[in-house]
Formats: sequence, structure tokens, C-alpha cells
Amino acid sequence: MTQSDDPTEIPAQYDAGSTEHALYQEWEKAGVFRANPAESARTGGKRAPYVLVMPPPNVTAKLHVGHGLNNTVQDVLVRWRRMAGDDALWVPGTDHAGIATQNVVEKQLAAEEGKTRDDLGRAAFVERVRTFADATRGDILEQLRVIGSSADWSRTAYTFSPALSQAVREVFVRLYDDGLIYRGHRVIHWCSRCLTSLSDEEAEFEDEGGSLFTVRYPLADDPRQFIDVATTRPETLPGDVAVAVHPEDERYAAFIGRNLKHPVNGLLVPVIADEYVEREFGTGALKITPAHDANDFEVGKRHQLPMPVIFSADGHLQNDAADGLQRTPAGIVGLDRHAARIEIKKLLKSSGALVEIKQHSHAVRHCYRCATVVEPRLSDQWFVKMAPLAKPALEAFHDGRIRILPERHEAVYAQWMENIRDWNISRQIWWGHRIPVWKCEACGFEKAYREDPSQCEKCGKSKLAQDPDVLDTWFSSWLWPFSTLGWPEATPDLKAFYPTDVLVTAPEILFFWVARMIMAGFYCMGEAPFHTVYLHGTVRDMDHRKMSKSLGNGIDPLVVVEKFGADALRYTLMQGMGLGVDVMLDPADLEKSFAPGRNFATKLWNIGRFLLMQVGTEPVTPFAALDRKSFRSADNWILHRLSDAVAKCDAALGPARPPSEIGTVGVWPHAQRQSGMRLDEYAEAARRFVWNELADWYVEACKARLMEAGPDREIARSILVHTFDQALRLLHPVMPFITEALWRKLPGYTSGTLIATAQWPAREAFALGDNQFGVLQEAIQAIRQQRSDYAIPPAQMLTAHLSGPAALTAFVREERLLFSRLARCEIAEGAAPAGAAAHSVLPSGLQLVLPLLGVVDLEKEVAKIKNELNGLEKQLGALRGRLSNEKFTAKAPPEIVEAERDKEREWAARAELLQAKVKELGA
RNA sequence: GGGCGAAUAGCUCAGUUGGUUAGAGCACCUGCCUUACACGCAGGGUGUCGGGGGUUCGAGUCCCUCUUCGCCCACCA
Repeated sequence: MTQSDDPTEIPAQYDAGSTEHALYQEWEKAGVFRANPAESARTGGKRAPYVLVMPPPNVTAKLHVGHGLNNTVQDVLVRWRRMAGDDALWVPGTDHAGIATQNVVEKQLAAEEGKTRDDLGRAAFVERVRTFADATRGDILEQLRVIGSSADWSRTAYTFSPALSQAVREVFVRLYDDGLIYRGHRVIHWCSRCLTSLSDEEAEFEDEGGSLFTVRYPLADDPRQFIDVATTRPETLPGDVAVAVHPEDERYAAFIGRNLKHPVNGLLVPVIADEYVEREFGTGALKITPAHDANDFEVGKRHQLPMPVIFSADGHLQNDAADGLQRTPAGIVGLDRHAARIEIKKLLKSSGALVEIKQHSHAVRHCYRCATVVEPRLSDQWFVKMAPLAKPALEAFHDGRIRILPERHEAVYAQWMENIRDWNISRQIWWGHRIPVWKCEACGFEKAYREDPSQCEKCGKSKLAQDPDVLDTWFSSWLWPFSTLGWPEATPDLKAFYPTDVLVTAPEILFFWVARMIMAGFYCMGEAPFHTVYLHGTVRDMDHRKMSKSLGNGIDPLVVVEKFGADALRYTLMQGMGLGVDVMLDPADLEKSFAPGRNFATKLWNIGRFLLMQVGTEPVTPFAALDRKSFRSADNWILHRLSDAVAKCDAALGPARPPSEIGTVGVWPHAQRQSGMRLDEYAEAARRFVWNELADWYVEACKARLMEAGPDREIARSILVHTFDQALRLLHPVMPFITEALWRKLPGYTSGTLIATAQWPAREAFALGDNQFGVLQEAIQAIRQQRSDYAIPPAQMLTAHLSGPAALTAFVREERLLFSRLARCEIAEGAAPAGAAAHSVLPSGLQLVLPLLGVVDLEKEVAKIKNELNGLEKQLGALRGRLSNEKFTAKAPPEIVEAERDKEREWAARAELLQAKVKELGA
């Protein structure tokens, strides 16, 4: 089924499936998503640039609901700014994801061919990964299109493309030449499954229940004396080269300088004194294993101790060949870490060296890619010296050039920056940017090069060896905001679109990526890459568990799109996310989870249907041509509500950027540092207007007017079309498809135009004046309530007698058509007859009497009114108490006191009316 | 160990610089196929705002404290 453009043929059901794909193609074909650098104000154009760079999903990624959330937020922003007239650009792309992608291909290789990467060899393996990545990296981008992402696909980037690889080489060489990249020999985090080193951020802490072993080290020359040492990792015992105690620890003073006999290998290890040792922890004595603990390494350096590496790369016990000693007993050599722990424990037990085992919970680092326990390991790695890079990144944050939402993450950012540590950027894998450092095999000269060198620049020999390692995948990601725009070339894009505006991502990668992008932005471009960091929540299930493939609690966004449409997915996600708050969805009940979006999309469609059926194909007077003096109360009311809704949406989304003079860097004023980016408030404000105001009241109020031809009908038709048009525009960023589908059916639609590029509603202050429509609403609701109280069938037409202020009764009479339609109640002339009747006394002073002989029980009616009177009098009493309290009138702000006085007058008047009513009813 | 955040309706959450009748969606109860919509309409709030104390004319909102969760950071083996 395809949907016709003929408004008289609007289908009863919105069929997202047949609509969305075609609309998306229209947008792409029309170039809606393409930004033009010539239009940017930075290159002399007229439009303010508004730029987002998409956090690049991994090449192997399949769309999950987290991507859905992240990209919908970005799409809402970019569609909003596009409609608001900005030169809006959303740069998409993918990340080659070094370790992650290599792991996927290695697994595939093992499963399908039973081969390892070594069986293939480096070149063939890399080629294999490249082929795989090239084949899969389009998938996720295709899926992002399905949910409506309006990214500029003509600028799709890839961290491993030739252009971006050039950017990586460029920044490496600059840092190298500036002395900010160096080779370090130290203990790093080693994943013995991925066979590579990891950065501090990639080795994630996790609390684990473990054991604390106390092991006895006897003095070599007097076995009756000993030192007990506590360790959580007995498998590292063979690597011990000393036992350290605190220099001022009296318990061990006599031991310092003497040798202990090692309980596992019998070698002699000295007792050394070092202030690093905490006297209070464990036994106050610490075994030193310099090659397998970062702190022990520092101690080892201070005391010039040997540093034998007793674990092989894949985590098996060994003896260090260079060390020359048999530290690891023959029975232990070749065991993996876990088996070795058990064997050594047995060994200690049988020799009596194991004094105690205690339960002990501590934080253990795990590989962020494969969750294997990370092994600290001594090795040579490349590091970036971070402190100089952090300085401007911290300053920009402190002076307001960069803000982070929600606020609580700002402290986390600052703390990390202030205590920044050098970044290990070398990885011992094959998939990634090769480190561009060459060493001359003849003379040993080493240098980083932008282009592959063919001979040594020092000795002229041509035997050069490139460093075998590759760079951390984040070493390419941190350049993303400018490498995607052409850096290091001075491209028009770079000039027009850098710096970007908002970076939308999850808090997990604040350090991995966001903080480093800011540092790279300053280092390479001299300016922060964006002014706002927006960190959104995580999608979780009903047990608050993060949705993940391994837990099997994920939601496939494509299934949701299939079932309910992309708009329902998007709206549900947006309305469910407070600032930095997680979104809870039930994977077991998609129907319920996505009800908010699905229901609203259907409602919107039906409002459209009604409108088009009523308005039909007859011409409609343009809104601007209407004579406002002829407006009815409902007209003024709905236009006022519309202007309020626009203001609320603007306030929820914006400001789009910090205030700044052209050509200067914007700084967030303190008052605006946390404003805007309230996607849920925007969704809520738009929904409230469309559903609760436009549909529930205005459309209903118009039904009676539309039945009779004449100028009043024309006004209603015109305002219906106008307000719905504006409502569709307000909703387009969050529900792009259905709004586009409806908008083109509106009367007056100009063929070929798109709501995606239509103008965002102007914020127009529309003064309401006396809210007469409010009086009407109150009266209608009072009748409905009486009907409900007395179980009167909705179909039964009632008759009401009016009394109260003449202006109000006259007004309601004037609107009798509308009133009778919405309340199913006619207005009688004259006073109410005597007898049983339902009485309503409204806050406006209007009174309604519904004669209901045989239905209304006088006693019940009196009780209802008395009950209301009681409540009111109670509150009035409290209010009067407050007003007679001198402290209140003296200390409270005058406007508050004044407001309270007004309220008192209002309530008193109403109480009087209720009292009169009680009296009238003879009770 | 340090830091941060949260605790409001059955569930998920709003609640501006303190202003006095605490809101929404979903769920729920009652009545309705009222010629756009039952994915709907009308009516209904079902709450000691985690406990205790304090500041204030006034506290869901500010302070202290306790309890329970969650997150981040961390070189006590």
C-alpha cells in the first residue's frame, strides 16, 4: 500500500513501513542533510554554522537501542537547528576499533578455518580484517538511516581511511617532534588474551572477592626468624626480588639489609627499607615483584633491583632468559596464571610457608574488550606526555568556553584532567595505524616520519625497520572533530565548521574520548572542538541492568521501527530521558515500552485525518489574512497556547550556542551553563500542546463551528490548519517522518517543499487577555463531573440554568453551540425551577443548575457542596492565619503577600457563594 | 579509601532562585464504539515527598545526621 497525496484519501491507519523509506530518500535526494561551507558565517556566509560530529560506532557494530538514543538526540538537535536557519552539519562515520575488530576476525578465523593470526601472517591478516571491516562498516550507517538520522552522508568518515590515517601520522609526528611522545620502559596493563598492552582507561576496575595470603619468608642465616608477607597474588611469588618494610618500622629494623630465603624458589632476597610500605596494612611487609606491579617497579628502580619477567605474553609462568636464574620452579613453568596460583598455594602449604588465608575484597583491573584480568607487565611502550595537553583543556572548562551537562560530570572531568597520567598509545596488535617510527638497523637512528622513509637520514643506509606496534584506536578518535573536516589540510569545511557545537555521548567515554578530543582540539587547532558536552543516560531494562548482547536483555531498534515506526521509537526515547537520566524499557513488552511514542504518533495521524476530512480540498484563507477582531474565545486561547508551546520548546532545547560576537570564542555565562538540551521537556511541551490543547479542546470546540458555512467556519478552518502546521514543525525534529507525511497534505502546501527545511515556528507573544475560554472550559468540566457523579449516560442531553455575573452568563450563552457540543448540555432561559437539581458553583462565579428530578438526592448534593466548602474554608483559614501573621507580611516579598491577598479575596468570594448555595438548598 | 549523585503515586520520572491545594506518562478504577482516533474519549490521585533533627513567617526544595541504592576515581600488597 502506498499513501496517496490526495488528502481526501488519507488512510485510517498510519503505515510507517510504507512511508518512512520513501520520505528518507526524498530528503537525501533533495540534499536536505548536506551542509554548504560557503553558507557558514565563518566563511563569509549568512548562516550560523551548527555542527555535530557523530560518535563513530565501531565498524562491526549492529544498531542497538543505545545507538538509537544517542543518534536521536543528535538528530533532534540538528533538525531543530536546520529548521531554525542554521547551516547545520552532522558528520557521520565509523571507527576501525583496533582490538575489538581484530578480536572479531580472530574468532571468526578460528571458528571457520581453525587458524590463528600467526598462521596467516601480518600482511594477510590485516588484509583479512580490512576486507571484513569494509564489508560491515556500512551496515550500522544504513541502520542509522532507518531511524531517520539526518547526517550528511556525503561527508561520511572512517578513522582508518587514507585521509584520516594521514591526520594520525601528522599529529604523531608533531607530538614526537615536540617531545610529547616518548618510549617508556615501565609496568603497563597487559591483556594476556588480546596480547597487547592497554591504557589506564582500558583496564577497568572491578571489585572482586579474593583471598589475602600470608606467606612466611625465613631469614637465610637464621631460619627461626622470619618475615610474614601478605599478598593477593601468590602466582607472582617467583618474581620476587626483595621484601620491603618501612624504614621506621621497629618490628623489622633488625632485618633490613639481611637476606631471606624465598619460600618458593629458595633464592636469597634482600630485605629493603622503603617509605612506600604501609606499616598498618597486612603484616607491614611487602614482597617486591618489580616486573609485575607498577608500585613494585618504582621501588625496584629506587633500589636497583633486578626485574625478571616471569609471565609470558599469554600469561604462563616462565623464567626470564635475560635474568638467568631459575626463579620459577620446574613444576610451575608453563602453567597459566590461574593454575600457577593453585600449584604455588599447594607448594606453600606443604612446606609450611603458608601462614594464613583470609577473605579479601579488592579492585582488580580487567580488559575493557574481553574482560580478562589484566596483568601488570614490564615492557617498552610509547607514551604521550599529557600534562601540557591538559592545561588548556582545563582552562577552557574553568572559564566557561566548554560546559558539560549534566553538571555533576564537570567535577569528574576536572579531577581527571588535574591528575592526568601519561597515555600508553602502543598496542601489540596488527589492526590499526602502524606507529610511524623507523629505526636504522645500521646506526640505530630513530625518528617519526609523515611519509615512509626509504633511507636513514643520518647514515644513508636503507635498512630501516618500522616499529611493529600499532596505535591505540583512540589515538585516531581523538582527532575526530577536525580530522573528519579535512585536517591537516586547510579545507573549506575545516574553516566553515570547526569548532563544532555539541558533542553528544555516553558518560562512559568521557575520558577515553571526550577529554582527549578537547586536548587534541587545542593542540592541533588551538581551539576547543565544541562548546557543549552532553552526556546522556544509558538504556536499561526493568531491573536496571544495562541492555547488552551478552545479557540478552537488549531491544533491537529495527524491530521497534518495524512494529511501530521510527517516530514511535524516537519519541519514546526522547520523552523518557531526563537530563543525564537513564531510560528504562522492558524488552519483554515492547508494546508497553513504546506506547508513549506509538500512541502519540497514532493520535497525530488522526488529528491530521480529522483536519483534512473537515477542511477537505476547498481553499483555506491563509492565517495571516484573517481578521483577528472576529476571533472567538477558543481562537485566542489556542493561539495563546501555541505561542506558549513554542516558547517552552525553545526554552527546553536552547540556547544553541553560547553568546559571542562574530569571530570571537563564545563563553557560557554562569546562568546558562546548564540550560537547554532538555529533550524530554521539549517532547512533553509539544505533546501537551498537540494532544491536550489542540486535539482535546480546540478541535472539539471547532466541530460545532465547522458545521455551518460562514465567516466563523472560515476562521476555524484557517486556525486549525495554521496551528496544526506549526505543531507539525515543532514535532518534526523528534518525529520527522509522520510530520513530513502529514505536512504535505495540508491545504496551501507548496509542492516540492519539505517540512525538514521549513521554518521553525517563530516565538510570538500572543496576549490572551481575559481568558473567556477558560470560563467555558470550567463550566464544561463541571457538567461532565455532575454527569459522572450521578451516572448520567453521556448520550443524555441535559439542560443547565445559568446565574452569576451577567458578563459571564451572556458569554456562555453566546457560545451555547460550543457548550452544548462539549458538555452535551443545553442552556435554558430563566431561573431554575424548584426541585431536585445538581448545583455547580464555579471559581469564576458562574453558577450552573441542572434539574435532575429523580436522579439527584438533595442530601447528597448538599453534602457535596458542604464538603467543598469545608475544604475551602480550611484553606482559607490557613491563608488568613498567614496574612494576619505580622512576621509573614513583614518578611515575605511584597509580591507574594499581594498574591496571597488576591487569593484570599477570591476564595472568600467563592466561600460566600457556596454558603449561599447551602442556605438556598435549605440545609 | 576518596569524590559525586539519587531516594517524590503501583512503575519510570518532573518539580525553576524556598511561597503554602506536589505533577506527567504508563499501570489502575468507573462510565462510554459521542460521525479523527478504544493506540481513543470523559471522570477519578491511589502520596507520612526515605527516617530523624535544624534554619525560616513559610521546606519536596536549604543545612546536619542516619538508612538504602547507584556512579566515578584510587599505587594498601
